[in-house]
Amino acid sequence: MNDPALTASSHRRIRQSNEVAALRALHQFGRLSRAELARKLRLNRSSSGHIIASLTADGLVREAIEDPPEQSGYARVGRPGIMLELVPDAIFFLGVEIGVEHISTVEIDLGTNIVSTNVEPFDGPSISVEAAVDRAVSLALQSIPASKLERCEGFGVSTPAQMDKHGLVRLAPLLGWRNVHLAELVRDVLPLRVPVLAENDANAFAIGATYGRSEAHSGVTLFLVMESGVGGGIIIDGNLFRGANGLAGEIGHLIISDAPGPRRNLEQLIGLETIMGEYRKTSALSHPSFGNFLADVQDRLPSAVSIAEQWAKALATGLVQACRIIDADRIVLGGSVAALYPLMAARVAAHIHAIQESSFPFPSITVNDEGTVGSAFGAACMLHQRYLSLESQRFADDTAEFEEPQAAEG
Amino acid sequence: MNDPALTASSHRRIRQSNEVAALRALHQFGRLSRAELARKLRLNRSSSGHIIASLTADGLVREAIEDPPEQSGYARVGRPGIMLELVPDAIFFLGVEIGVEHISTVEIDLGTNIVSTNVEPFDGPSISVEAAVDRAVSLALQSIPASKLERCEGFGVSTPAQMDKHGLVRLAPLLGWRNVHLAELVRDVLPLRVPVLAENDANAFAIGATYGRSEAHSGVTLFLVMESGVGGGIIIDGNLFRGANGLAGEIGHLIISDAPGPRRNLEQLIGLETIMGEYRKTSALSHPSFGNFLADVQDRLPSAVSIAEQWAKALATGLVQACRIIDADRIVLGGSVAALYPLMAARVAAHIHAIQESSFPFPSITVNDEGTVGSAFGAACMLHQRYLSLESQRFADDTAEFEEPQAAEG
DNA sequence: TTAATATGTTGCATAAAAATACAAATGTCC
DNA sequence: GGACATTTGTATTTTTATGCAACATATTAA
Repeated sequence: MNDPALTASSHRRIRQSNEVAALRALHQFGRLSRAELARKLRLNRSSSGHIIASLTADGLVREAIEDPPEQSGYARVGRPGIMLELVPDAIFFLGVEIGVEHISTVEIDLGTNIVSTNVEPFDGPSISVEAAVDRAVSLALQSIPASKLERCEGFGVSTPAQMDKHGLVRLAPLLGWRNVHLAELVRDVLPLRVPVLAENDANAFAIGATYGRSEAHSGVTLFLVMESGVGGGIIIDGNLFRGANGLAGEIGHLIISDAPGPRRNLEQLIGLETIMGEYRKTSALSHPSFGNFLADVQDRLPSAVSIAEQWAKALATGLVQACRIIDADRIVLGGSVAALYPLMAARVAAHIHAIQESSFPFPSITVNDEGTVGSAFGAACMLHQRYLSLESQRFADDTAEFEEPQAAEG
Repeated sequence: MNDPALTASSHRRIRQSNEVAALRALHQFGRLSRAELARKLRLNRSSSGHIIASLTADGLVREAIEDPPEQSGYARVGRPGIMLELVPDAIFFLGVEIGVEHISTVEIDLGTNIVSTNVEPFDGPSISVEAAVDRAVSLALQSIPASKLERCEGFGVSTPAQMDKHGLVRLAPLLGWRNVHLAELVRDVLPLRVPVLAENDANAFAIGATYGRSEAHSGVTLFLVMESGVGGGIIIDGNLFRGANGLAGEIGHLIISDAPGPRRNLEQLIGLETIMGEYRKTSALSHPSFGNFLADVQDRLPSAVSIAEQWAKALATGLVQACRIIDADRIVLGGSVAALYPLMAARVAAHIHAIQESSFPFPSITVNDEGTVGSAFGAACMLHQRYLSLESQRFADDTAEFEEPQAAEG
């Protein structure tokens, strides 16, 4: 309700904000001494010491035992600093992806390392929301011993749905859901009182692929997930840009009417289904796989190359259109179809140059080669990001429950 | 260089941040009492009093003399607060637009009221950058008495150019500029030491049209300027979203290839030149104006209506494409061609519904009816916005010049 | 061994907000 | 009209986090 940019900073908030800044710096840069931290945060060495003492007392930071033996050659004069690091297993976060054909879960630690993953086949459309949530939560918790559970600090859910920022699903056509409060359902089922966030799967994937990467920390990254469907997400200065309805970056629904015939959207031109549909018409195999298609493209089989060429042209058109609007720094391609890009990079570039005016800059394109748990990982990262912010549960005022009604009253 | 999100808050910074928050609240909500301000900023009444005392001493805030006599019926119990307001003429900001055919200048006060404007014909392409800057600066200063000059706190320039956030123009095809540091040139000519910002004209227009409007304070607004050319800008949560190269929102270069024939971009389909080119073919008048065209559309003259219908369809297509990517809350149309929209609103809506899937929400469309100085006004607003932020010159540390080398040293 | 340099820690000063208390100004209720 | 509740603004004290200065410590350079 209240504009966060307007809210003032009290004494407690200063310390909170500085603790958060310290945790973020340790996450982003790895090991730092107290003095290095003080310089990065532009505060006094002694203040840095106080903040570290407080974080150490909370068990989130420790002095690194393993002293890396003076790696590079040039020796620095003066007393060497004591390196500090996050305590990775101080706390952990869980992320689940409720997909159409599978449920994946990921556990990450305070260093955003993947601790464990689970994947289970699943028939989304035939199962109710409540049952899906049950399955997802129990799969995520199955390998966590009860004693560890209290160290969980957040639970994220990703799913192919259009939802608001509170986790209220407006519509999930692939799963047959409509107007269900997904985050609320998860909170009810979860035997923990931790923050729960829900996000669209492509958006979550985009967060996971960029989170903690210093190059994505500033600038605009457009992320594309190409599977049967084509989703997308936009990361601005390291934060997800959702748009008004969480649909920002949903580039799959761009209309590309270059080809003759009926109006088609980008998803229908570059999605896995279209490629495989075309490929099946020409392949000699009875049950050709996408791997077979890639091999044929690599072998320059004309029929496969022709399909790939169409794909490259449609992709180029879509990316140019998107960049005319958001002017991205970087484009990252993900999903299984992204494996086709390295084979066609030159053709995509040629089409881009043919389409757009030469005076316009164009971002670099890279391929994300994360495993199949990218979206669940991203959902977990969202809670890591929240923990390393002023909204962290660590700062939940114990008097907050009494203050809340006062605020409503005023 | 250093991530602002990582920098810590010292004592001076807290007070600065709270003063800024207070100024912004007074700008956004108008008159407030100390107690109301304390609630909005979530700080103690006494702290609010201290901050106001400090701002009053600086001459930026005063107690409102005119007590509006209990406007609405319901009387509130308790001692009434003393209303506070910004002192409008405490300081002022200047904005200039260097256009292709004219130069406009605007003076705004601390309340973002327009104090005065100047417009002068100008032949952009035939004049050098340096001469253009000279003309713009002297036009802006001509009506400011010397005694008032020291109260100027910022100077903004807008121009049809692709430029980075520091005001370095990469390319301005309409003016024939390339790789000139516009902001630097203005700083050199200006007989004042005030912050100078330069921005693309469409971006500046977008800021001016949304700045201070509470509805644009959160959410995503897509702004379109339709003149001979078609430019655009995107405002996210009240801040301009520039993209990687300041080209975000430049929707005029979207490719709309729905129509048969050569590939055309949106600018070529909905710009003033196209409309008038078509209209001249059918009009009985020897020198028809855009006003004649509007009148003919209103009178349902078939030839004019047909042109307008093509325009509506192209506009709808462009807006749908843009919203598939940025998922806007609001669309605002500006520029002289925007006057056509109210006559065609129903047709545009019909085309939008025909093009996009029904499950997608679509933002509201409104027309901006600011005068011709919108872009210069926006440029001035940029400096108002900067003044009401932590980058304000008010907080320029007098020791900063000595601290800077230390920072570089460390 | 001495000097130079950088780190971590300690005690004290300072700034700014919170908490508290109280006078002032208004409406309500009798 | 008067007692009372309610809200505002301000003066005083308390709390808290940072800045500053001093010092012991650990290392390299000479």
